Amino acid sequence: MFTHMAGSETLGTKARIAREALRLFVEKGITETTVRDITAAVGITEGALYRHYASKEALAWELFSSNFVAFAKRMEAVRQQHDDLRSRLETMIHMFCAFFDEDPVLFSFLLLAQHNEARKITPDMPHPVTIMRACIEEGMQAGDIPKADPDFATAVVLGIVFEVATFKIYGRIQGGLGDLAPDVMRTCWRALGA
Amino acid sequence: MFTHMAGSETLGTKARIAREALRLFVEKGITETTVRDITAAVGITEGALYRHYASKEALAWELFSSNFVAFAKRMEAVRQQHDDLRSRLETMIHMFCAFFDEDPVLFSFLLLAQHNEARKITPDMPHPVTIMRACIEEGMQAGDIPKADPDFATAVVLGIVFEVATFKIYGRIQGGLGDLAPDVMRTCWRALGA
Amino acid sequence: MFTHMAGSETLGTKARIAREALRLFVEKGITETTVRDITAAVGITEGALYRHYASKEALAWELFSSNFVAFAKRMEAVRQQHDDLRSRLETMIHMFCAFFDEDPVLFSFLLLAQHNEARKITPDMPHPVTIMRACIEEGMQAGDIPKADPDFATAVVLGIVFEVATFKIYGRIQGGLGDLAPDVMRTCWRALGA
Amino acid sequence: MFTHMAGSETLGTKARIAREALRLFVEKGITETTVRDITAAVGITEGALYRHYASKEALAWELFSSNFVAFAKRMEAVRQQHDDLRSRLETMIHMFCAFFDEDPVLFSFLLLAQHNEARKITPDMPHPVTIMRACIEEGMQAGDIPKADPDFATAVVLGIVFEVATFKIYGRIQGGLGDLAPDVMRTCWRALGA
DNA sequence: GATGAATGAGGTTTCATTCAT
DNA sequence: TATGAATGAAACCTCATTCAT
Repeated sequence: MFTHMAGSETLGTKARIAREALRLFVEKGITETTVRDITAAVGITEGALYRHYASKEALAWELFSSNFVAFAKRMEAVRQQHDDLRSRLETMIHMFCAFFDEDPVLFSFLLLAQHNEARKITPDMPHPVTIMRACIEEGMQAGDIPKADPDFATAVVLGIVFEVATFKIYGRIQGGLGDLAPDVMRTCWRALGA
Repeated sequence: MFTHMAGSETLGTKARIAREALRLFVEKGITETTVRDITAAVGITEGALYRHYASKEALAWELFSSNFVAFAKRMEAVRQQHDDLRSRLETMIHMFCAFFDEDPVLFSFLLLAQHNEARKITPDMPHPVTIMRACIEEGMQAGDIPKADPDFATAVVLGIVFEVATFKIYGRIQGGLGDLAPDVMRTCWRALGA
Repeated sequence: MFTHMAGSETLGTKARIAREALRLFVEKGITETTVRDITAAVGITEGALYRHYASKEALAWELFSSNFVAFAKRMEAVRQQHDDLRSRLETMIHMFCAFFDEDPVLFSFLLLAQHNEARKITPDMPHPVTIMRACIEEGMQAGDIPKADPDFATAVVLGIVFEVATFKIYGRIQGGLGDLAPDVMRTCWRALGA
Repeated sequence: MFTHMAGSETLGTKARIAREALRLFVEKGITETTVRDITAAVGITEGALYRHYASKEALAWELFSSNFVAFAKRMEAVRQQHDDLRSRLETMIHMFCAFFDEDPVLFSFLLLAQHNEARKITPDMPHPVTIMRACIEEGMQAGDIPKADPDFATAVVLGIVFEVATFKIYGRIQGGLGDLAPDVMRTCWRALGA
């Protein structure tokens, strides 16, 4: 079988649930979003959701974890493809910004949901914090930046990136984040004392 | 800071509700915390809470807004007492860190609740972001730091501070934040390009 | 007994539904067994069940009534073929025990479902209790056993048989029921005061 | 505080829930009885039930287990107070019959619910079957009745008693069970071969 | 101020059943 | 015959809130 259409109009029900749930979770929060909210937005009955997701919680977790892991994997791929901290950081930051511009709803969801879902994250899952920390520690070892507490430095870099994104979400910063990527990179680099 | 009460034994019921609610809101989230959770922790019945707060929502908002405003006012006081960005920033960062060390639960609550309660904040309420932005803009005007987008710079400074606090909350950073205040300041200063 | 099918491999879908439903009804109870449980066990989808049975209720009733009636008819046949209570009872008890050993799941189902399905049984359906009662009453008339309340005596005989089967189901009695048939008969006969 | 009234009109809410639930469980079965059925019968809202019982399942289990254990304890008390099987059995059978006549709904519930709730019974709970079996085994040892398989004999005695009760429930036997107690005893005693 | 029972709205979830393919 | 997605009713349960005592 093949579907006759290719456009975004014809996403499968599961994908439409995912898209609307993501949007509503960001708008109202996970707990404040009801199953009825989601299914009404999709245009199905409440029961239909359960053919695709075992529960609302499972839906939120699948949405979070799959994208969270995918995000971490893209970071890890960058780490594999580059040797020095500067090019790693530069590529990652551009990636963050491009990701945000491409799918701001998804980025916001990951940013906001991380605290709710944090305790469900298992140590075997690739984690952006761990990957960034590894890059920074290796950068310190290699002399790319001055030696310091790698955890502190990781917080600094991620704090800059995430808060800029947050400001963008709240409309305090205009324009695409992609345009700001060089500024973010420069700022991080300075903050790291290089 | 000081309270009017001498020992924790003599906190009034209202204060005990506030303290337990704060703790539970941080641990589980506001929506996930039930009135029963709170009153059980305090050791009273559910109905008794309504002698002191009009609703759960009112409780959360009172907890958030009063502390949020107090926090902003302390920032504003620092701004009044100092003329240049460097000393303003240094004092504020030390204040943040001391505040965190003094009452990590309250600090965490403000950090996490800001997104939930954000849309209830009215423009006439003093706001940390606004105050920090004013300091930075004035610092740029005065030549304390290079001219740049003040919103971006505000995001950078707050991002560094908040993410370091977040790392501390998650146990990724050890020790008191007070000890890190000079590092945070130095990092922010470098990030601002001064 | 014989079925028209050769091996269990070649059971039709309807028969496979019946078999799995029977097993699940005994394991979990009728209400607690879902259509999905049954169809998953058979390896078909939920909709497919409705090609063979009008509803879950109809399935349970068909399973119960057909076997219940068949069981009663076999009892009635025994009654026709024998004249005195002793040989009637002896044959019936052996039949019960053989039936249990042959298909314990079906026997259990009839035992357990009798209470649920009881109110659907119409007076025109042959009923084990009625048949046993007739045998006993005739036995009393004929002087095979002392005269007494035939309903009471029927309860006694059936109680002995059914509870021994129940003990077997719960694993309190080991071995095949067939081996116990003479004991059951002897006990019933004594209980009837003969 | 004390209540002003003593009659059955003024049972507490929890007791009224228990009474109506018991009745409905017997009439319709546990699964078929809804929380709404119960609370409507009591005259409260559905939510109110949950102040008294954690769940419908917990209600059914509390109803079953407490009465089941109480019943077993009364049997055990009889065993303690009598030495020989005949007087033990006689007293127990009278107790069963009196219990039935006093509270037929409760007796029926225990009889019917035993299969549903069976798997929740833990080995440390006193159990009528175990107690009866002990009496019978001791009676065999003491020579009160001929030696035989004690499990089989237990099934026989309990089968007679329970099926007579079942016949009474279904209206196949008229009058009070108390009047039948001597008949039941005589029949059991004969069945045991004494 | 506090209690404890109750409400009532609304939430999540289940499940027998239907139907276009 | 079978599938698989969907429906829709109804189930269980939660919880902020109220109120007589």
